[in-house]
Amino acid sequence: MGKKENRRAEVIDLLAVHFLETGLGDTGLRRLAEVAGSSDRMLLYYFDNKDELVAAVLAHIAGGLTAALNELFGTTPKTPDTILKTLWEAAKSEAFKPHLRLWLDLSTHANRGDPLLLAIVRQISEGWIEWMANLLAVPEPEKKAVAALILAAVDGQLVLFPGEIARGDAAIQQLVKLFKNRGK
Amino acid sequence: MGKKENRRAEVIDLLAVHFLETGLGDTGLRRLAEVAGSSDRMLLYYFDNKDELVAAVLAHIAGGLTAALNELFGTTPKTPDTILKTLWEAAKSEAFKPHLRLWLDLSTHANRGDPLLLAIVRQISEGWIEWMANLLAVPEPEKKAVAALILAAVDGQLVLFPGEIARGDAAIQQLVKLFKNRGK
DNA sequence: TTTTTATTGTAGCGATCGCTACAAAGGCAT
DNA sequence: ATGCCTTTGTAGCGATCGCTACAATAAAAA
Repeated sequence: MGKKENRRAEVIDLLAVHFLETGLGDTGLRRLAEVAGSSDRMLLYYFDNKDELVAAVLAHIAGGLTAALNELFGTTPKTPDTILKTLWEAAKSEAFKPHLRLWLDLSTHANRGDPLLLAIVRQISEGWIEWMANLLAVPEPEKKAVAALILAAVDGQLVLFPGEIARGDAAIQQLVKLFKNRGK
Repeated sequence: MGKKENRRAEVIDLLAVHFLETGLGDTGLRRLAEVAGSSDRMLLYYFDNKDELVAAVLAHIAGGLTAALNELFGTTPKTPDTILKTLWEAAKSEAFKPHLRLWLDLSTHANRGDPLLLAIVRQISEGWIEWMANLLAVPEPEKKAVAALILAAVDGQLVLFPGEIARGDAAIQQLVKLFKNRGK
């Protein structure tokens, strides 16, 4: 009875690690089965098809990331420059870098038209903006715009400096300064 | 003699359009041959292998984009907020959107470890920063950092709002305001 | 025990991938 | 005409893709 569900959850855990390490490019069923210590046949027994498998693993990863970010940021409001600095340090850390890279993968596939990933990405994206907006100590009408700016600035470093995200330090530092000047 | 080279150039032109429209995901030799009005066999006659083909097409696209941007921006220095506004309008236009999307594709593959694309992307990226830095009317030591911030902010919108880049309007507007406050 | 149901292995389908072997066809100079 | 070099078509290799048919086993229910 429950055996199937248990194993399914284990598989999701193992594949989450693999997805974070290698992105969405290496997702052949036989390869994933190897990683999960299973067989392609069994993966299609636990999941209806490959799309459902991918969606489940991504949902699991997104959940973990949300939890980690909540722990990192707490719930008390913060100024844009401190939020940006904290987020940037996280983005450069070994713990979060894989998440960022995977996020870039997802967004790219979504931009290319994959309807499944498009829906997933939009939902996650909106969730992050909302979450950060609630954390920002700025006037209400600007909250979401500032949140989007911060997230985009960090994501953009990954696009601009692939494989060496730390090179974005100077750009982020500029934005921090701009935020500090902001109160006029 | 020259027949091979002529046809090769034609093929590059045709494939550039296709790459811009569909990204790097649809690059089967047989499919590309169809698009170019040729055959897979002939593509491998014009090019040594698929990698060389892709590199040639990408170089062609990059060249065209550089020319277009130079025409759009001219050579007289501009303030960060006007450059950002101009670049953002361009990014949203139908003419440039495909270039942005393709750029995201490239960067994603580079981040995933593809060594060929990593070299290409880093070179192009560095070129853009340099180009924009020379265009920016800001003190020398900050030029490259501001350039990287602007480029990253625009790229980031694509990551954050796949398929509906215009939703980044508010975030870009925030950055424009920050730039305007900048002189203190 | 029998009978059903849940779990897993083996084999393979049809499609696509980059690439190659082989040879036919065309233009060229001699 | 002959031979040569460039250009192109046909066919296919071996690998991988998502997925399925079929059957064997194990566990649970009767």
